Amino acid sequence: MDSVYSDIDSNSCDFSYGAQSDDENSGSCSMRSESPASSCTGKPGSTSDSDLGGLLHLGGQGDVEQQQQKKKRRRGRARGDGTVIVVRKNRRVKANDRERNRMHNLNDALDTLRGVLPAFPDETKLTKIETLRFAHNYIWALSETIRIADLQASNKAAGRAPPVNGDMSLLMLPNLSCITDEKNPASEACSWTSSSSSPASSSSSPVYCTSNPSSPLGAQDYGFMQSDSIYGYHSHFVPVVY
DNA sequence: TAGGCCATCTGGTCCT
DNA sequence: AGGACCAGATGGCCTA
Repeated sequence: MDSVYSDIDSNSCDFSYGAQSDDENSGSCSMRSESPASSCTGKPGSTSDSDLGGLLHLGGQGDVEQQQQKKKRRRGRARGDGTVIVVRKNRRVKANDRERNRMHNLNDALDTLRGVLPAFPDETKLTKIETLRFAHNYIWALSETIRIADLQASNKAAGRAPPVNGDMSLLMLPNLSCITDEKNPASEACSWTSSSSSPASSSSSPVYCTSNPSSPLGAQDYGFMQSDSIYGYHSHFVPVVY
């Protein structure tokens, strides 16, 4: 894209690259020093490495020379007008600010999502990816609960026998709570159990819900394992990592 | 100390 | 033209 803005951004990148005037370099550093995690203040000269690394990445292994020529051209355009540099710097600062706010909003949304997910006993904060995967499968588990409850209700209304062992048509009440797996108190080890006054079954062979093709599970994902009960009065959904 | 996670900066691209 | 979105790079912090 050849928009003016892109061109400006490219030049602002060059502020911290190689043989720049002191004004240009100080401009780049002042931008970065706004945050405590500033790479400029953290490691002198790291910005050059960053920019070069980015260009190497974008250009591929064989385009280093071409990228360097591109840099030279950009640097040549960047010289001359001090007011242009100030405008570029201001726009970059504004863009950084917007990006920071955007990421903060994203993190706020993730916190909200963590708030509606079942809490872990040890108050371990889920990472971003864990939160998303956990929410994904929590929704799936709740959907299964509703589906199964509806199925059982219809079976009961029709006077049919309860489903056989291993069938996914288990009654899993939506009133789920989180309990700790003593063997693994880490974040992966939270199991959800439905609270019910009905007696628990003594089934010992767990039924893995992931066998259901409708399960949204994928690689490196959280899943749910029904750890006991045939008819689910004490069905445990145990999050597991695959 | 290596690896994971995170925040931030940055340039490119798309959209309004 | 400028904002939103995205992905790569980087450095800091924490933990096993």
